[in-house]
Amino acid sequence: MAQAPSATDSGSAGTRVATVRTARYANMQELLFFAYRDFTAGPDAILSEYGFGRAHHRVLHFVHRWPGLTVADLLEILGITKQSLARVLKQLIDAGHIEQKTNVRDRRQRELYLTDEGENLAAALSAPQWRLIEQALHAAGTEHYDAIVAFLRRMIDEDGRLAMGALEDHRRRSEGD
Amino acid sequence: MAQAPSATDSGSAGTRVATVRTARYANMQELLFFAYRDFTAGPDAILSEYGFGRAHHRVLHFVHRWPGLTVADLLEILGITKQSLARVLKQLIDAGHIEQKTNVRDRRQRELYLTDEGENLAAALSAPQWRLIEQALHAAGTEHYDAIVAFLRRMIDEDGRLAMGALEDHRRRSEGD
DNA sequence: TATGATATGTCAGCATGACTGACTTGTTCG
DNA sequence: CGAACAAGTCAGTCATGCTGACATATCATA
Repeated sequence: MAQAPSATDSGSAGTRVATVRTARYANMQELLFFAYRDFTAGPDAILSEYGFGRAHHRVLHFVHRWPGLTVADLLEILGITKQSLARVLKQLIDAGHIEQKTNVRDRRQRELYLTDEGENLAAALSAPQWRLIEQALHAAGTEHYDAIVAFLRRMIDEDGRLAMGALEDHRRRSEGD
Repeated sequence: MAQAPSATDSGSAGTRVATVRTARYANMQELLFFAYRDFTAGPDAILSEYGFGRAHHRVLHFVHRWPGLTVADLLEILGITKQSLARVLKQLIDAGHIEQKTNVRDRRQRELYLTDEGENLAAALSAPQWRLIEQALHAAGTEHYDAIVAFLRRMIDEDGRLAMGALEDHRRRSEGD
């Protein structure tokens, strides 16, 4: 396997090293573009049967993963505006996939939960993505799982990593990991 | 490092294994969502200064990587309709970032090239993405480059992998690899 | 050479999912 | 009591995808 150049390489082979690095980075750009496009293609096809879009998938996904989260939490995770979220959230509630419960300690807050129907839809949407991930992990070699996770995590900015950390903590508490 | 379960695992530890797999896949779903979002955030900020969007970036990227490609090639790579492409392509041509040359062997075809200005913009857009990739590869360990590429490649469907293969062949020929 | 196929360009209209800005309602807390 | 906060809503804009229809120039071939 080829050795990747480090950022501090220099000397007579400097130009050649820069060329290799450039080719790798440009290749990665394309891989990420195509991979993300095909990763979302499976769920998108299911969603269109319900008249939903990718935004609905994201809401279903995060409410599934973080039961009881508030609208404000969701806005922060998704990085969209309240008005953008309101539309898709209302459609999901009207369709019976999500229900809201008033927080008993602070009655201003609405906790979001998936209904049974919502859980079923969320599972159906995840299925094609999990198949892809399973295939891809197998192709990469499952022993590289941690490296792949480290790669993707470092692509996420500081705020996003913090949000994911909070999500993991919440899941551990609520699922008794 | 933990071993990933295979799809054929069974027996008394089956439930535990399925739980580990489920957690990994759900984690990957989120990582891909956040990583792609932040990966596109850098270029998006630059593009908005020009009144361009992500679609313009994709066109600039592929014309840079595949100089002389035709409109039909671009449609196939991007997987969008002629009408959708026409809008952004026209804006890029009008703004002087892309120029068209009639193919001398088949005067129906228009070959697409970046102008110097287009090359500069394409390079500026790639810079933040390359920084992220460099950081991420370093965090993952550069020795895992091939595994990460294998992972991403296998996420892409058959057609997409063929398109990328054609792109690589073309680049090798035109850059004398 | 006439005809059909191909590559490109264009018009008109539609849907989704982002955005900004302004405002209301209900609730909490100092 | 009043400010701050969580959520909901109205009105309008923009980017980027889509369908369908049609025009033009060029090529290939019967």
